[in-house]
Amino acid sequence: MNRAIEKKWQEKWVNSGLFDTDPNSMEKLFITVAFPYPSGAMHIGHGRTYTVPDVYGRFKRMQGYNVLFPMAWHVTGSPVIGIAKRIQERDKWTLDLYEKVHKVSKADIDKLSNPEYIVEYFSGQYHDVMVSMGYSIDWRREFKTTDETYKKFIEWQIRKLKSMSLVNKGKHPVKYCPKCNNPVGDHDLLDGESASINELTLIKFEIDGKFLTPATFRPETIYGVSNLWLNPDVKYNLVNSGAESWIISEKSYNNLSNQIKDLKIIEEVDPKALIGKFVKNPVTGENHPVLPASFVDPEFGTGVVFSVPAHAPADYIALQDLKNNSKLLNEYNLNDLVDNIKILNVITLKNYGEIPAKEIIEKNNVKNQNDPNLEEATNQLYKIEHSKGIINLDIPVYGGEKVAIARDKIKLEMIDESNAEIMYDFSQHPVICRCGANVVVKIMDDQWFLKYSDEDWKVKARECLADENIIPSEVRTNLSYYIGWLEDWACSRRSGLGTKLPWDKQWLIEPLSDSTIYMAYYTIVKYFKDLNIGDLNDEFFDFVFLGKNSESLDIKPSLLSKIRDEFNYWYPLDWRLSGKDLVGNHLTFHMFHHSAIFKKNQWPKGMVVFGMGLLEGRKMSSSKGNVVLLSDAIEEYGADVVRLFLTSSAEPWQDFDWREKEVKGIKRRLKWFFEFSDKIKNIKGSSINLNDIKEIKLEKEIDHWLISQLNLRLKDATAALEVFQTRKALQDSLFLLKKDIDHYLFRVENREDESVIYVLSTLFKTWIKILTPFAPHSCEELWQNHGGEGFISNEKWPQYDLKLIDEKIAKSEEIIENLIKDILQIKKIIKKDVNKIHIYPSQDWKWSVYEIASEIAKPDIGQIISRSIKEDVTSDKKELSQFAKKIAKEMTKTNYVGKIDEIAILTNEKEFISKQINSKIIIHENDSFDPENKSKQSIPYKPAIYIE
RNA sequence: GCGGGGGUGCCCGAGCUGGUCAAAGGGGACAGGCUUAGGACCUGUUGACAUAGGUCUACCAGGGUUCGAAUCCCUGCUCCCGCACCA
Repeated sequence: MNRAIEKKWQEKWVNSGLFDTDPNSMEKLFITVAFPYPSGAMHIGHGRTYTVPDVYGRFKRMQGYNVLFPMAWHVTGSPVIGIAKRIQERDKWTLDLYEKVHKVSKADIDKLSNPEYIVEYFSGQYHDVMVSMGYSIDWRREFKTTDETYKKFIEWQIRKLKSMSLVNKGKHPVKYCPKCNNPVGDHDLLDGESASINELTLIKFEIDGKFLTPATFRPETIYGVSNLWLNPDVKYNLVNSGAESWIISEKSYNNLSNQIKDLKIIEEVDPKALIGKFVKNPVTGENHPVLPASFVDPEFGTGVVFSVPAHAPADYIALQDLKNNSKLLNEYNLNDLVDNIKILNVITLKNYGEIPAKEIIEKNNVKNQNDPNLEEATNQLYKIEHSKGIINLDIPVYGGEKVAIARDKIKLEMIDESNAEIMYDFSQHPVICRCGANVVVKIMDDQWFLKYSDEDWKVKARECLADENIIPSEVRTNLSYYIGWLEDWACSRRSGLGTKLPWDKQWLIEPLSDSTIYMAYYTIVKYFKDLNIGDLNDEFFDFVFLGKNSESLDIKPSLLSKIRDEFNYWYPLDWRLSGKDLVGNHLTFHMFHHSAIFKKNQWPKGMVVFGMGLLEGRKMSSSKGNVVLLSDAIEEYGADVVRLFLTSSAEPWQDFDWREKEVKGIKRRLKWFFEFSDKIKNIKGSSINLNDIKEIKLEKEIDHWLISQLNLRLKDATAALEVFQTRKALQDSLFLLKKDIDHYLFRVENREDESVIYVLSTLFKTWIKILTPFAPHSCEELWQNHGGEGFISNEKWPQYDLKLIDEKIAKSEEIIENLIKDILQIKKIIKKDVNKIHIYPSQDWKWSVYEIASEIAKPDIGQIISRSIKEDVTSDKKELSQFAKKIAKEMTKTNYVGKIDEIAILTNEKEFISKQINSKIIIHENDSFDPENKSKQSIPYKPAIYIE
């Protein structure tokens, strides 16, 4: 097989429009794969994703389905904007990546500074590579998500959802880069990728008409406050929030000002001047002193902390540190204040006393407030108090309640009375944008959201999931989890490529939100070239997809109904294939949107989720340069080899590992298959013609055996393919079947009779059809070279014949193989000269006992003996009992398929056996010659052996 | 933390609705055949022991259920993946 032959067939397929699919009277099958975002070259990891549906589609086409397999390009979004910018800035790393990994020519690389060109360039390349992989795609339906017609479709979708109140304006905290002026995702970060956004309660403690505003995870501890902490070594500012004045750290302003409207800096405040003064607790009304502590982080929260020494290890130890620091105490004149501090218990915890913080500090051996163990101690206590703690009975109103419940109530009460506000901060610092700036938490308040939090919508999405086939099945739990977990999803963006929000044009529709129901668009896109863009209004889509009124549409009614009929023909989508990284978003959104927009009978019917690709055992990654481009792989090995490797080395949902040695193994295997017909030719003396196979009545067991194996392999492969088990299908139909053929050829060596030719030709004719979905180019070529008419891609998938799958024949073959093995083994052990070998097949009565044993189906020796006696299988009871013991053990190791005429098969294969063991053999029908009394040892399927 | 999935022979991996499992298949290694040689191809070996087809030890560790466990149950250890405004 060479590339020229593959190209020849690819051209023939395209020119004949073989895979262009329109509605017809056959049963339809509609499969899609997540369309690619073409921001780089296609590598073998991508290759697997598209090869699996192609194999499945080709298989189903051969089974007589009308299969639609379309492809499009998801080009909306922002990554290419960043890439283009970096190219423009001549960023060395990016240029290298695109020249060396994505192999963009020097001539083209500069043009990549235009984001539109990037997607244009790579989608063109994707298209070409997909063609050269031989994918059976209906290219008439190819589109980009920036096409004007697609935008019309997206506008319709988003308006539809808005009309159902599933799109709302809302508030949401996001990671935000003030320098880029944009929300940022984790992949946009240089540092702090794993930081999450946490909610804090900012509580106002009055001081001289102003407020100190510590922020806390644990608002319930407001009842246990002993003092406030300020860090005397950091800068603080007085800021105005509405009518109030707050004192917060200078560094926290950056974050907080993105959350609280019109937060204005008034002046700097000296923390040292506040130390020793008193603040008023807004809930208890008590006064607490302000004290100095070095552990207070100016970047976290507001840079102000309230101290709950009973429950916060840091507070407790800071208090101890202060007590031991006479210099500090004297500097601020705090001796009396500190002596008067009372430690108050708020939370009761089983197995802990009044001051759990103290206990946990001792347990973790924390020495001072700068000890690294402090964090661990804090985490331990926070967790246990949240899950197991009860509010102290002395606390008014909330006493006796669980902490987890009281916390929210106390927070809400304080907010209600304007004593507190919500703020957000990261779980860790720093969080740094790719541009180098510090990222903050910003509350976006003019954002548009898809209301995935809506309970009714979740119910529908779950219903959609319940009716779907999910492969592999464990993903169902995942999907269900995500449906529950999804909150409102911000569906508008400031930058990137995409469709504008029709009612608020300053926003673009977020690129995951525009790729949820696009499968519907495939079904009708080919008509758009005949329509005006103005025709594609909401009424048009309402009619085509939902069957609503079409009176005012200015489109020929016959065309209009043809479009609607086509949609109705293809929908619902039968299978959606996608990488497992998309489970939590694309695939879940897909169910949400379908269930909201379409009628129930048009909801998707199945999903297949893929694993990832490894390269020589390491994770594949373009950015790390650890990839093999699909185009290079095709050049080096040929498309069929690549297809076979990608589908045979792992099941679709497992990770596959591209190992060059193993790819070469596949190449050898394909070559063997491709040259198989030459072997037949050599035996026959002339080429096979598939239309002219001379049928022969088979007489030899081994001929039946191969036909039986063929049918068995075909049966197993067909069943496997039905559920996307490409690996198992190939294991059966390529690897194991090849082994069967090897074995057969070995057994029939030197036989050149017509049965061999018939058996091999019949097998060949079926075999090339089974492998057509996997290696279509090779199979087309073989088909054509051996008299096949038209495309083999159009041939019917072969039918297996259950009657030809014969367990007894398989068993007979096994008997012969095992006998040879056993004799060789014995010869090896006894190490003496061998004259003749005597073989004693099992006596009839032993078969009867085995039959009885297999009916009992348990190694129950007593029962086997008693039933054998009852049925009078033999008169020699002593031998019977010995044999029963043996058979009881043996039967757990073999599969009983019924009585086999061992004498006949051994006699037939006498010559072969004799040749294999290199000794003369004698088959005895009785024990008239049995000097060592070996014949007693025979067991059904295991004749006795005596070596002379 | 929450959710999901794993740990099998030199390596990758199948098996895991309990007995046909010393455990498929591939890769690697070794031996033999073929070949001018190499490659390719074919056959065999690749846990240990064994002068009769056997025995022992094995599927992360420990315990249990069973006539019987890689497969079922419990406990522990350990590895991988996802957790959002991003394709």
